[in-house]
Amino acid sequence: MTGLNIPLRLVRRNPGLVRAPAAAFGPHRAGEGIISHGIPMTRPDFDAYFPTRYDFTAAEARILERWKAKNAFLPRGTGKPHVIVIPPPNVTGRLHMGHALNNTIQDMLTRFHRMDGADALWIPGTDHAGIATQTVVKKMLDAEGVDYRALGREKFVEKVWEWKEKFGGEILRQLSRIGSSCDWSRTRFTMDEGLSKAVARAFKKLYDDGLIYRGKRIVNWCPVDQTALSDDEVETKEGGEPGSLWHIKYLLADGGGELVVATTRPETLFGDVAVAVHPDDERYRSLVGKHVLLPLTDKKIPVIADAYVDRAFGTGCLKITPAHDANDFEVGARHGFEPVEIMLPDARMNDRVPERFRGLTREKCRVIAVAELEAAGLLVKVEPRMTPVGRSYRSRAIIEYRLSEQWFVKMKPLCEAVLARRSELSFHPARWEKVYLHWLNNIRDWCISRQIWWGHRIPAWYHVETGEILVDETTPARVLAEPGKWRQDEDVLDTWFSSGLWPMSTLGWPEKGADFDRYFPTTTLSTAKDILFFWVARMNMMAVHFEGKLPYRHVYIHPTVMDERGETMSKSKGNGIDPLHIIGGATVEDLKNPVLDARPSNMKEMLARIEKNYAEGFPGVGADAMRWTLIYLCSSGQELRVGLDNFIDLGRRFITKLWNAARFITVYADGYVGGAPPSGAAEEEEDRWMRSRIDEAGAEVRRCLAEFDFTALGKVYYELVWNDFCDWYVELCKVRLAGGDEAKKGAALVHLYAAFADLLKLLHPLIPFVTEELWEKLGEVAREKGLWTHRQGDDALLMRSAFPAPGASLDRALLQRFAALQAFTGAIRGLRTQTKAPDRERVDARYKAEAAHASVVDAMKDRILRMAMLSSLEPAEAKPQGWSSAVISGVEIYVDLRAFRDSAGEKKRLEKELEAARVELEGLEKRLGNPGFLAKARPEVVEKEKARKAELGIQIGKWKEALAELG
RNA sequence: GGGCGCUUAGCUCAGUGGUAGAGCAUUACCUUGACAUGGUAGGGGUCACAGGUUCGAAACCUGUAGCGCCCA
Repeated sequence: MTGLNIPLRLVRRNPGLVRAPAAAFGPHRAGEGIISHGIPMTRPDFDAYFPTRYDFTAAEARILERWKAKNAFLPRGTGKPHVIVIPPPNVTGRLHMGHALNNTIQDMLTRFHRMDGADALWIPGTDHAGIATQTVVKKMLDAEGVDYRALGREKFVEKVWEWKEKFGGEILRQLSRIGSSCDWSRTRFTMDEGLSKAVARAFKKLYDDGLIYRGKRIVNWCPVDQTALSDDEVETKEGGEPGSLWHIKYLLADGGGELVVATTRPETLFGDVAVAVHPDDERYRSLVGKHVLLPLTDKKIPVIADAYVDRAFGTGCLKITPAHDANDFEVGARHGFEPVEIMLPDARMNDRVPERFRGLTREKCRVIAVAELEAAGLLVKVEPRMTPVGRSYRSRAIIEYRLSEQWFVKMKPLCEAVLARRSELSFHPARWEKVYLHWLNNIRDWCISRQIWWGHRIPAWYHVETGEILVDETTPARVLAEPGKWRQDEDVLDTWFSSGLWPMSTLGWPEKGADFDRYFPTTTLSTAKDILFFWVARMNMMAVHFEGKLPYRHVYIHPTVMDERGETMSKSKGNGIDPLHIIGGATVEDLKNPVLDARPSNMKEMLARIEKNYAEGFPGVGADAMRWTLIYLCSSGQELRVGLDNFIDLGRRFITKLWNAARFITVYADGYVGGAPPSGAAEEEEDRWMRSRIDEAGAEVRRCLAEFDFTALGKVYYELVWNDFCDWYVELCKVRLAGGDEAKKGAALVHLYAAFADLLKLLHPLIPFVTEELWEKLGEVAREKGLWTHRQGDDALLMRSAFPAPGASLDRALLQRFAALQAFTGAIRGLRTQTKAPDRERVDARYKAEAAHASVVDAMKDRILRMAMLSSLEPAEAKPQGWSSAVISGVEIYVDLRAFRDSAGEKKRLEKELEAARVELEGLEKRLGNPGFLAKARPEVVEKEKARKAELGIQIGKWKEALAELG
C-alpha cells in the first residue's frame, strides 16, 4: 500500500509535466530551475546534481585523496592509545576475501576509536615470506633464462630486493583502496634494517638463554624448495590420499622361511636397517634376533622387537628406515642403528642404493622397485589404501622426512610462561582459547632453520677446524680477526620467527623509543584461525619472554570466507572472489579466468554458471558495499559464506538506500525558501523519537565493537537506517515537508539533517567512503539554506569528527509510545490487506482502550492517520456493525472495510486465526493451571502470561463475533 | 586416535531458560511518490534424534547420527 509513500505532488520525471520557465515563478527565483506544482528547486538540474544512484568510482578516489591530503590516518598523539598491528600480508600476495574481511574489521575498529577520541594507530606492513618470495623470483629468473644457483647467493638476494621494490607494495595499495586507514608513514617490512636487528637480538638472546639449540633430527623436508619445514607448515589431507600397502617378502638369511613386511613406501627399503615386530607377538617371537635378506640388495638386516610396532597394522612386521621416518628414527636410535640416508635433497636416490636405482626420483624408484620385487616373486600383494600424506603448504610437494642438522627453539619453557598469563588475554569468540591452549599444551620444538637464501641469515659462525659455534647479533670480533677460519651458517630463519616479533619490532624494539613506550602493548589482534599457532602463539611467547607481557589484550579470530557452496576459496579450485572485482567490476572473462587457470573437475558447471548469471560481467559495487556485505554476513561461526550476488543484494542495496535517504532530504532542502530557522527549531515527537533511537543504536554499536559482535552490528545498522529512519521517520516528516508552512518545513529539515548526520557518524567506521561523501554533499545545500546548524564545531572531515556520545537523548517512554504507534498501525494495515482494501483508499477507524492506552493513541493520532491511510480515528464504545477488528495490547481497533470485504476469504482466515489462538490459549491455561509454574516462575513472567491470556481471550471473542457476523 | 565446532524457514544465518526471529527467495497488492536497487501485507519451522535436569528447554546435561575444521 502507499500508506508510507504518500504523493507529495513533487514531480520530477514525468515528461508530461515539464518544468515551467523560471520567469513564471517570480523575480526572486530568477535563473533557478522550477519544478511544477509550485515546488521550486534551486538547482535546475537536480537529477544530475544528486542522481538516484551513488557513483562510488569517482567518489572513492576523491575521498581517499582528501583523507591522505589532510593526514587523517595519523594518530592524534593524545587520548588513550588504541593500537592494531596488521597481520603482515605476504609481500608477494594479492588481496583476497580473507584480507578484505580482516582489514575491514581492523579499519572499523580503528576508525571507531579514532572518532571516539582515542589515539588510534594502525600499523601496516608486509612479511618477506621466505619460501614464497624466493619461489616467485626464481620463476621470474627462470623465465629470463637465468639459473638462480649460477647467480650465487648475494646476486640472487639483490634480485629479490629489486623485485620487492618494484612489485612488493601491491597488496598495500590494494588495502588502501578498500579504505584501510593505516598510518602508511609507519609501514614496515620484516626484512627492514630495524626489524632485522630485532631478529638478530632475539636469536642471540634465546640462544644465550638456552632456548635455541642445534641438532641432527628428522625434519619435514620439501624436495621442491629443498628446505626444512616446521610441523605447522606441513598439511595432511583428512583421510589421507589414495595409495597402496605393499606386502613384501623378506627372506630369512638362514633360509628358514620369510617375513612379510607391509609398507606404504617400498622405495625406502634401501634405507632399512631392521625389521621390527612387537615383543609380545607370538607369531614372530622365535624370529627375533635372526637376520633377513633385504630385497633387491645383498644386505642382511636383523629382526628386532620393539613395542612401537602396531600388531594390527598390515602383517605386524615393520621395516625400520631411520633416516626417512621420524618414528623409525626413534626406534633405530633405541636399538643403536646408524641411519642410512638414501636420498638427495631433491628426493632422488643417492649412491647408497644399488647402482641401477641411483639418480631416480622417489616416484620412479618406487615403480621400478615394485616391478623388480614382483619379478623376483617377493611381492605378496598390493592393497589399495588411503595413506596419510604430508604436503608443503607452500609448494604442495609431498614431504620427505630427512635427517639433517637444524636449529630448533625449545618450546616448553616459552609455552609455560605464556600459559601463566592466560588470564591477560581474551579471545573472541571465546572458544578459540581452548584451541590455543590445547596446542600450547601439546607442543613440540620448533625447527627454525630453512635452507633457502631469502630471509634473515642465522647469526651463527662455525670454526672450520674445531667446530666451535659463535652466536652474536653482528659478526663477532673473532670471526673478523680470522675470517678464513670461520664460516657463517648458510641457512636463514623461518619467516615466522621474524613475524613473531612483529608487534614489538614495528614499534621500535629492541631499541624501543617513544613509539614503543606509548603504543606497546597493542590493543587488539585480528586474524585468521589458521595462523593461531603459526603466528599468534609465537608472538605471545616472544613478547612474554622479552618484555614480560603479552603483545595485545584481545585476539579476534574472524571466520573463514567460503564460496556460496561452503567450500574454501582457493586458487586451485578457481572459486575465489577477487575483492577488486567486487569493488570495480569484472568482465565475464575476468570472472572465468581463475576457473580456466585452475581447471577444477567441475569447470564446465562453474563456467556455465558464470555465463548464465554474469553474461554482462559483474557490475562492481564499490568498497563500502563490499565492506558492508562482509560484515553483515560475519557471524560468530567459523565460516562466512559469500557469493557474488550477496554483494549486490546486501551491500549495494543498503548503500543505495542510504544514498536515497540523503537524496530525499536534499530534494526538500533544495526547494526550501523559508530562510534559516531559529536555533532550537520546533521539535515534533518523531524528531525526539529518532534522536532516541539513534542514541539507543549508538550504544549498541559501541557494545558490538567492544565485544566483536559483528553479527549484531549489521542488524543494528540495518534496522536503524532502513526501518527506523527510512520507513518511519522520513515518512512522518513528509507531513511537515509537504505542507505549505515554511517554518515547519525548515524545522523538519533541521532535524532531518541532524539525525542523518548522526547516522553518518555511526555508520562511518563500516562504510567510510559513502558516509564521508554524503557528509560533504549534504553540507552544500544545507549550508546554502542555513539548515546545517548541528555541524558547528565538527571537524571538516567526517572521519575526524566525534562519534556520538550515548545517553543524552534516550527517552524510553517515548520509544514505547512509538512502538505502540507502530503496532497500532501494523494492525490496521494488516486488516486492510486481508480485506483487499485498495492501498490508496482512506478508511475510517475507531478504537476502544483504557485511559492510559487511549491517551497514547490520541497523542499519536495524526501519525496513525497518515501511516495507516485513515480518514478518521476516534474513540468508540463498541465495534460498529460490520466493521473489521483487531486487538493490540489491550486496545481494540475497528476499521470500516465494509466496502472491500471478501466474506469467504475472511471467514477462512478467521477460522485459521481462531484455531491458532485456541492452541496458544490451551498452552497458556495449562501453564497457568500448573501450581509449580505459579510458585516457581518469576512473577513478571507469570504476569506476562496472564496478560497474554486475557488479551487472547478478548481476541478470540472478537473473532467469534466477526465470524458470527459473517454468518 | 585426540581436540574444537556445527545441525533452527526453500537458502544464508541470529537467537545464554519464558514457548520462533532477520535478510534473501516466494505469494498478493501498490508507480505523478527520496529510492521498483522501492513500499505494504502474507505464507512458510516437531529448532537433527533419543533420554535427562527444570514449573518451563531451540538454549543446560548425557548419549546417538550426520557434517566441518584442527592436531597426531
